[in-house]
Amino acid sequence: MTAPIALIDCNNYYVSCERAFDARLVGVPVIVLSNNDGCAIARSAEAKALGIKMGDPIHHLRDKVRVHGIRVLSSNYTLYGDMQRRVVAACEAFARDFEIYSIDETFLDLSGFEDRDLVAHSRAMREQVRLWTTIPTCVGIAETKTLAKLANAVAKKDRRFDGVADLRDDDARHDVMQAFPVENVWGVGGATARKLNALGIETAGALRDMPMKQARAVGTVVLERLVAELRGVPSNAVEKVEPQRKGMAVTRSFGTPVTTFDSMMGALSQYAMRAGEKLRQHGLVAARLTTFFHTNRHKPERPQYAGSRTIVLHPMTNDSLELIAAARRGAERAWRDGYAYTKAGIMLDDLVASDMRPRTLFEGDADKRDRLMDALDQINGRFGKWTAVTASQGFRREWKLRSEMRSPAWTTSLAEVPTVSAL
DNA sequence: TCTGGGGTCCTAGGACCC
DNA sequence: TCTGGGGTCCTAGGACCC
Repeated sequence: MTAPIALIDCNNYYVSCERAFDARLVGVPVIVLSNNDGCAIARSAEAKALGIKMGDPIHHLRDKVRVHGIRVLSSNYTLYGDMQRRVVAACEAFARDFEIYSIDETFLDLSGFEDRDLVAHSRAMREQVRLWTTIPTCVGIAETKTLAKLANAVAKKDRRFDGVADLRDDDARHDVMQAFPVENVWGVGGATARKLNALGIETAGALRDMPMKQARAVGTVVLERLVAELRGVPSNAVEKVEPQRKGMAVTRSFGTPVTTFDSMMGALSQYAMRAGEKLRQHGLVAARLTTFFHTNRHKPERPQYAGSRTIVLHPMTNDSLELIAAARRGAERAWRDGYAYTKAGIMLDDLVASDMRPRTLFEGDADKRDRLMDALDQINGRFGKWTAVTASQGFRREWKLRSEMRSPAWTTSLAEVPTVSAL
């Protein structure tokens, strides 16, 4: 008997976080926009009922927003990240181990809890989360992560389950899988779904019953493992320790298109600065930095250009000033005049823990630089992001992104904590 | 006419996820 | 006018080696 796995998933997470601090958002349609206020990335149940889809561009929704009085918010990742810690803390006593899978989903290893009524156990956990954060959740229980995902999806959609679905039993999951569209299975995207449909495979049940060899031919080892998971054979473990990350990126769309090299370097310097901060937070150094920028791909009638260059960082580094210098070298090589750039970014690859990095003969004043970076992080951490900047970041920042409807930092900034008055 | 048979490493790109 | 920002894993194919 394999250990039970649960997936707890927050409902309409970003909207639920916003509602935790603004009761006026409860019971009305609400959407939260992507960075740069571009498209809808979270919708309340009321907004979903109005036909608003994930990723709908806001400028296509103006009429609906007006007619139905939809509340529109910019995203507030500081708030959502902080609320996530609280959600996970509320679950802590209910599982032996965890894998935080995304900002609103956590896999739980329930081994050691098998002798309990796991549905009641999960209900108690949901209640705890709701009590500490007000956030509504659903829970799926099964023998593998893929089945727990599926269980979670039906717990959310099918009212009979009332928010908690336990599909460990073969009989319990048979009917559910026969009715579950194959394109909604975790790991089956558009391309794979089309291939499977062409073979007459349209449900999770049919995918489970597909021959392994055929699965491999259609979707490589990835699909083969997925089929095993649907059969209740784990091939994707709950990762209890956070795996070493392999790359990281800081990329943004611009509020206004960028046409000059100096302005582009302003943005790239800012991203490289942030990338350095992220590396240092995680105790990592990078071996390669890629700079890229491109024009608006949604406007094929305009002149298009996409440039990118990769610079090898030798020695490996997490020094923001060196990252900026590398970003500049890459940008100089990739730059073309005469285009309106709408997005740019920095990607770092081949990350290694900084105490494991190979030493070289030419490191010079590495310690001094480390202390400078420490000081920079502390100043900006304490007094705000834009306190200490490099000259290349510039001061005009016409490229900075739009975020016109962002809620306050309710939980992470003393200046913005909510005030409550009692009469 | 006809041009070996392995390896490894690296990169680009596809597919998928939230 | 206006379309997010992160990540992961896998494969194919080229460069290079013996």
